[in-house]
Amino acid sequence: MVKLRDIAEETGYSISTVSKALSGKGRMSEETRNTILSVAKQLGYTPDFYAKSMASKTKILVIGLIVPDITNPFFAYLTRGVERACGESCLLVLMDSFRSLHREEQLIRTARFYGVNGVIVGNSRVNDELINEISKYVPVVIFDKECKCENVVSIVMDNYYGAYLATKHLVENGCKNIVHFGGTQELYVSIQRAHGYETAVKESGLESHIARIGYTFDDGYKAAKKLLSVGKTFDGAFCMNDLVALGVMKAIKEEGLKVPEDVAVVGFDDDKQLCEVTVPSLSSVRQPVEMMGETAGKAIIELINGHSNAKKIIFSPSLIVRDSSLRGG
Amino acid sequence: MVKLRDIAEETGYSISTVSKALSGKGRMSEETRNTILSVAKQLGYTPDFYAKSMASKTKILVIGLIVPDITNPFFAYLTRGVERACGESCLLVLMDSFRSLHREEQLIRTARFYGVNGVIVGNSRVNDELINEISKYVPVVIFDKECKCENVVSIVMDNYYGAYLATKHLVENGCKNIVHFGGTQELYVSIQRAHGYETAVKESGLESHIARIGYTFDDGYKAAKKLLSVGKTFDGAFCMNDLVALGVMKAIKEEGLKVPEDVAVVGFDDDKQLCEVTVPSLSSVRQPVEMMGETAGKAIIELINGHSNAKKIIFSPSLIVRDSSLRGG
DNA sequence: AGGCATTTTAGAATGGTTTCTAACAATATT
DNA sequence: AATATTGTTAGAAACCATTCTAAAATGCCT
Repeated sequence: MVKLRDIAEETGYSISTVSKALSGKGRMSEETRNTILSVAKQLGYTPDFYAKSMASKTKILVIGLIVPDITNPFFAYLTRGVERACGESCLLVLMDSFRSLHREEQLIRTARFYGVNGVIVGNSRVNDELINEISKYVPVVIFDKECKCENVVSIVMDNYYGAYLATKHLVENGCKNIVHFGGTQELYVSIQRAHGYETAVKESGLESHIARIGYTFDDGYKAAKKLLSVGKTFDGAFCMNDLVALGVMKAIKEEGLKVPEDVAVVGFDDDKQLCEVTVPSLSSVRQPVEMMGETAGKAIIELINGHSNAKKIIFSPSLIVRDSSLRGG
Repeated sequence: MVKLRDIAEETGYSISTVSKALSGKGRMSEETRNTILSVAKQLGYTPDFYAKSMASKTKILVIGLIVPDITNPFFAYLTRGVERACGESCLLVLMDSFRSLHREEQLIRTARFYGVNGVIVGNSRVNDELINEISKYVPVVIFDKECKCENVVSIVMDNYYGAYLATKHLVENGCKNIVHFGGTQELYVSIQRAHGYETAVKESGLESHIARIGYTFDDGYKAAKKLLSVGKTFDGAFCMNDLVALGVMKAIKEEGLKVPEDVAVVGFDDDKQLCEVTVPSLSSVRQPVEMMGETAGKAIIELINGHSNAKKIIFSPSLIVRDSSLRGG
């Protein structure tokens, strides 16, 4: 490994002069600088990152981002948002827990030993104590979870409002019998979305019908199939997420009904790849995921730099209307 | 920031003793160790990663992964594969170029200044000179591109074979008139796939018809629509990727034809989210993306450690048959 | 008690850079 | 010609942990 001293010996200048020539900070004769630069290039000098970080007061920020599954579009967009906030000024270390809670906890626990200056946790399953524990050492930004510790910023989405929006939209499009294909009750977001749905339905004088199912294409397909096979018809479906919605749509088509004419369908998450590509295209509630990621990035940088105040940042979703819920007239 | 000296002053022991107590390496009385450990905990000591890395000879490996767009499932799976290879032994720094060639070049150029020990480039657009240049300083693994430099490992997919497989499959399912909805000619993979298609078609005594379009849902939709509107019918479609295939399928349906009865369709990439969720589900050529990522990770680690021989690693695709290409009898 | 072996602790060098201060040389001012 | 001014370069301290070597302290033996 070529170091400053090697260049100093080769050129005959001192180490400090070489350092300044390469960093371009101090002033010196053009000749000296050019000599040093060319020798440095010739020798293939690469600065030692660790030595550099240690010597300079402004160490490069390293941000750890822990996600349960980078192949899930939600987390991919989140990551991209964080990347955007990082820009040139900090390094993003990605840690994927492969959906293993154990590995996730391990990552959180060990992140700080890897020189990470702050941690963004893109998931809400880890328990509060762990967050409490590590936030003593390293600032933390966490999603969809409220945390009262110092040094922790929560970023949450208003799931209640998103569900409310979607359901109201179905009502406005003439639906009288709206079913909510929802998630299991353990997950906080499921509860919130179901709650938003219920509020909207009751407000409109309609009856609420919640099918607690799950989060996959198959879950949606089977649940809708079951309902339709026992003659339980409906003319609107508000679904937990886009995959469930697509499953429901498949079942509807198989029963000879049409979307949106017979049943209007709305999903959640607005996975563009998915929503814009199906026939008919799928209406969905959009979370500003990338923006949330960017906000998380900015928040952690502020926390690290010691001047942050926000403890909780709430984002509002918006409804993206496509063909699956639009009936003319 | 609490450092070893603070603990040394607090306990009255020397810095070296404190260091050894915390690392658990040298031998010392239980009492001393316990005292030091408890004071360290009380003070909230966190070792300085940079100082640690510099002092100890075994610096932690840092691998840079440059992708053009993490929200693209291909790169998300690639990333996951690399993560898997990293395990506990190295840190993965993710760099997203946001599809900007300029930014990508910049990232490649500056990666080594961030203390990255090796770089994986998940994209083939950058020019050879740049790769050449940086491979002088840092080992490189690159995808879908052959590079003759020392210090560079290429990982390539046999696109020719994938296209051949898909086309043969269509022939076996009774297609007599197969169109290839392909990509532009600048991209190496497009050329390869078109080539594989042509070989299979000619081998089967059929005529070749290549539509050079692009890579999006819309591209596929418009191209198929155009063909069908001028009465150019076909009974098989091998598409550049899954999105194009879905666009083609939409056009076919709109013209009152059925998939797969009237036209059998095969895509490329096997984006599971997409393929399994459409009606009918889409047959597609699968690239072992995650495996390729894992291989890339292992290769870069070997390169960094100085014992690598492989210069080019070739992966074979496989065909995943679903409903869109299966006709009974 | 003196000498030896063994355990425990301290001191100093090391890693590669940055940055402050001081020294030096060259030019300009009086 | 002596001093002031400016521009260049060298030297040394600092960053913080590791690790090697040497010294001090302890215990044991004769």
